[in-house]
Amino acid sequence: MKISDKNKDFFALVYEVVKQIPKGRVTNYGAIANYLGTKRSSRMVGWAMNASHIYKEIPAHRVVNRQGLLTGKMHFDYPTEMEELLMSEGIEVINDQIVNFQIVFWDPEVELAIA
DNA sequence: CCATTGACTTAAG
DNA sequence: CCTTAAGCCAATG
Repeated sequence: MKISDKNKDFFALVYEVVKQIPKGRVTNYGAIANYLGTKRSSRMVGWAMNASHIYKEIPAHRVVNRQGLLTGKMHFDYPTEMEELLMSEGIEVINDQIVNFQIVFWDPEVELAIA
């Protein structure tokens, strides 16, 4: 998939990255924004996530803030849905905080290796 | 069109 | 550890 495809909306680009997050791994808003070349616009990534619920198949639960905190849990159907999904993938979550966050962290800029 | 808000991040006090 | 401030930009009223 070519990221240089400018015909797509910023949101669509975010979705494509999020879809590629491996199961059992997570990333943060800033990393995605950085990968898309707009690292200061991490808020837009959050916006994209907010809109992603209409596009199914977007594992928004694998995107947390840079502390590994489930800041967006309240935007799911139920506040506990996010951590339940993460737990079901083998990610340990305690008090809305992902345990071993830096271990399960998935950086698109590294994993997708920008050319 | 202007003001406010927000699933963010970094820096500074 | 806490609070502010600033930068970022789409969406909403």
